[in-house]
Amino acid sequence: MSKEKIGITVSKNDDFSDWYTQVVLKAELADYAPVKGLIVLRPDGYAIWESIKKSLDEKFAKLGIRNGFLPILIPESLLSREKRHFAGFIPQVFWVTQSGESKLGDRLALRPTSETLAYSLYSKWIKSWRDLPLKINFWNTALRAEIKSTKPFLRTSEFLWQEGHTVHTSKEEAEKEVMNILQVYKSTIEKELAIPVVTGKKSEKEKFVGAVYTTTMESIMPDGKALQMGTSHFLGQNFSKPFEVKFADKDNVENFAWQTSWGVSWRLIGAMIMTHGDDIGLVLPPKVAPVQVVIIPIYYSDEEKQKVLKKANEIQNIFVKKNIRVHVDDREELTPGYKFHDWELRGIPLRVEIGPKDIEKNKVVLAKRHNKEKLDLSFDEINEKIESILDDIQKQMLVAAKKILEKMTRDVSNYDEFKSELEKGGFLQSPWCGKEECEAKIKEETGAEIRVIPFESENSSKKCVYCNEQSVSIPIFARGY
RNA sequence: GGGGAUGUAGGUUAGCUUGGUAUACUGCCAGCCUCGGGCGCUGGAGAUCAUGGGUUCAAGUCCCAUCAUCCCCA
Repeated sequence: MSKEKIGITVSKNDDFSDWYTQVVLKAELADYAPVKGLIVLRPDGYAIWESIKKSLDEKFAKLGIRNGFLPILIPESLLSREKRHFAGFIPQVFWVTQSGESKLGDRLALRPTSETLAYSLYSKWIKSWRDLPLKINFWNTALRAEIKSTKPFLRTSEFLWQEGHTVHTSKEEAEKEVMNILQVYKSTIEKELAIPVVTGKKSEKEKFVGAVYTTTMESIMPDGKALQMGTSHFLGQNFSKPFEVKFADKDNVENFAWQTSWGVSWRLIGAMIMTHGDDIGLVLPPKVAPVQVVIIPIYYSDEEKQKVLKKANEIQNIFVKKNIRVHVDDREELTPGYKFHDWELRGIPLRVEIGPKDIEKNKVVLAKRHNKEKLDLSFDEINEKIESILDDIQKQMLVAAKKILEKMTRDVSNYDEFKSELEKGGFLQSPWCGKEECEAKIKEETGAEIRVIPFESENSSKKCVYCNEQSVSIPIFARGY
């Protein structure tokens, strides 16, 4: 009866924020925890995270990076050793001040990030140039107080991420590592999550506190707001000096090492939901979908049930052999129609329907989630084509997202135009003189910040959109998450 | 930091003005049903009415405080 009440009740275009929350909750990716600011990952959400993790781990391994694990508590004395870094994080740090009934002497921070902890250890482990490069990645969570308004995956006080920390003998080698990692991220985000990104540098104002410079990947969400997808920092010797990360080189001269750090978080899941989802619910790219193909058997009599289930299992087995993640939905208590809606809400890329009529004709019905296409395929065809169909969906989703990114990116060189264009959302490519003053004024007056200075945009010879002086680059300005 | 609003079953909610022991839908459980786009029918379980205090013979309802959540403004 009340069909409208089940599923997502608002349109993505009408109320993006409510739409997003409903998709996260109703597709059962996550739920709110009892403490404000925290969320719980449910199995489908965690499975997506595991896909991202697997993809990155494979690529990290090729770069000679290994995984480790760090504890969650950091003494204040350590956290405060690099002053700018500490000052940058202090408003968001959670502190542990007590153990049981007794007060602690030195209060302990719940890690907002692990640079200080990692490097205090690195200084013990590194003695000679033979110990370098040292490349360790940590899969863990970070805690930063974020309680004004919780948005699952985007604004939470604790988030899942990985943080990599590498140490090198030379500046050049460290800078190369920064770029290598950025490429790894770009590849995983575009090929697995089907989200296009713009790579470049952060401005001085927006860079990671304590870094020499920060490279970043930015994407634009359908509501016109920018989202940072990951960062890779060149730390120079800013941390190696206070933390005494030193090595003896080949001439037995003691040097401070050159360092990098980099990370992506479960924000990527949020980006994926926003980029691909529609009014029906979640739409998952095949590569990260916990279930890639769901088979819905349709039957009336017991006799039909047996025939249909047998065929469904046959198809399932063939798919399993092809390493396709497949599920047969044989729940008795639900009608096929209900199941269609249910799996669409969850964003499963492909649905195979098999009923008595199909078996008679030696075929199945195949429905694609991302473009709602429905077609008949013979048993032979589906066995042959299933993998290429999944591949095509993956590619089509990236192409569609790229089109949106292009459409939402505009060149603007006049400040009045800048202000009016900004109201429509999206990326604004505007020349900038390089002065922090102009950047700050723009943010103050419009709310837009420099999201990324694309690598290819440096050496611009235009006029700054704000002060009209000679520009040095054409950054991408936007309002962001 | 300032202002406003709201807390009743897992979810959405009626009841509050005018006090008398709680209403529906959905979901859940059991059974039936020719289940191909949220089908229908029968029965059942499920509520410290946010928390604490006060007024009253009697409080979901009136009063006070606290907590939580949401929205708006700086």
